[in-house]
Amino acid sequence: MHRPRKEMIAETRAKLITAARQAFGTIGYAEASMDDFTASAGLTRGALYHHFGDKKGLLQAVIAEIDGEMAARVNEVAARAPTRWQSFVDECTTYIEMALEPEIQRIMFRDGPAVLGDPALWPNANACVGSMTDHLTALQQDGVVVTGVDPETAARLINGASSQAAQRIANSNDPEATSKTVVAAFRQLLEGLLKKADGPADQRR
Amino acid sequence: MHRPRKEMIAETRAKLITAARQAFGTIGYAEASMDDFTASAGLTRGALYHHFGDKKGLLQAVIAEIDGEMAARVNEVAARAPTRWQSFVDECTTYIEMALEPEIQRIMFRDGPAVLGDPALWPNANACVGSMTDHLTALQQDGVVVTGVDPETAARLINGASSQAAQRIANSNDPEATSKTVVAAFRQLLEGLLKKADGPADQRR
DNA sequence: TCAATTGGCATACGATGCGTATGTAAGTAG
DNA sequence: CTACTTACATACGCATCGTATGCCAATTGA
Repeated sequence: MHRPRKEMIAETRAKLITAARQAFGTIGYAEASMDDFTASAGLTRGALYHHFGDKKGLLQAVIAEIDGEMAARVNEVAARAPTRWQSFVDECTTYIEMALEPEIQRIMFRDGPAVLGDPALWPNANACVGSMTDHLTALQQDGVVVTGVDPETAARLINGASSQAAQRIANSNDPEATSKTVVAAFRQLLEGLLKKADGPADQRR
Repeated sequence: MHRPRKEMIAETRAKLITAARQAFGTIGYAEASMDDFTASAGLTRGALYHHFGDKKGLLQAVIAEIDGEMAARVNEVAARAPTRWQSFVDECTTYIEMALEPEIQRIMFRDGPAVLGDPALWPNANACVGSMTDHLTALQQDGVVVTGVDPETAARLINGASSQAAQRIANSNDPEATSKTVVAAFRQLLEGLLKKADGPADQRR
């Protein structure tokens, strides 16, 4: 049998990723000692270097995992909206909600870009942007969104705004109230993508 | 006389800031060895710790300096626009242009937030956002921009979008062309802030 | 079943970089 | 002129990283 063997290996990989994710998400990448969090997983740095090459490699793996989860959540939300535009807006707000979680904010929006560079160049991450891009493309074909804007570009810009939105809410001393004003401003910006009213654009809401 | 004395001190501070700015802007904060770049300024870490407390303190000083320069540039551009809205748009595009510079992008948008946290909480930085906020407030009073959006919030969101815009341009293999599409999409988003010229009926649900 | 070998992971080592404690020389005040 | 402060350098200990090496279990082939 070589099943048990493979399973053990996958398990150690998973344990390392989980431990690193915990450490990166709380104290941050730079402050996370490899000795410490590998030990918390019952392992040593030896395992880490064997599987991931270095600390950055482990961060990439953590990011890939989180990105997968984010994409799943976004798709789930988008799937149960009545219209495409609504689906798109829900997608964006879900994105903001996720960016509110400290772990995601820290790893995906702060330490990640600082250590690995522009997220747009990450090989296995930001499936969310892909989803948003698809929605925008479809909305253009539906005549809801203005043509002339590149969907992926728009998705990236919205992405950046979302990140700021989340930070503003997260650092507020009254998150409830702040959330309302921030989401309102955010939606107002999105309106800029809509074709000017008075066509068959009633669908959009 | 204590003039020469004070001047020498200010000079060492300036030399440290300049050397650090160079190092942070090129190889990045984490990779910049304090021994190395203090030596490149003809000093040692002793001077650094004396004046700035620690590496983070020096980064703060560097950021404050850059922020001052950015604010100056933005104000200069904004001052010579015919209308307020145009002034605002110019301000934003100038912001994008500045974010294109590797040094600014690296220090202000990547390493800075990663090391010091949310820029909105920086004590002595982001004068640009303040300027944009003022413009938005005035534009609301002019009846150009929709009321109901918080100006500072909007400024922050735009800020985030600008940062993404700059990264997209900077990492493109055809920056000229990319710049056009990115700025186009960016302006389209800004349109969302404008009051609709004609009738009612365009309020959100 | 029993070598032989591979691969997963731990241990040991050297190097680098940070922060602090201490030293020193120049300037300042009484 | 003496005592004190200030600006900066030097010296030390500690943590952390990457690599080189070692060991043991699991797999493979006969």
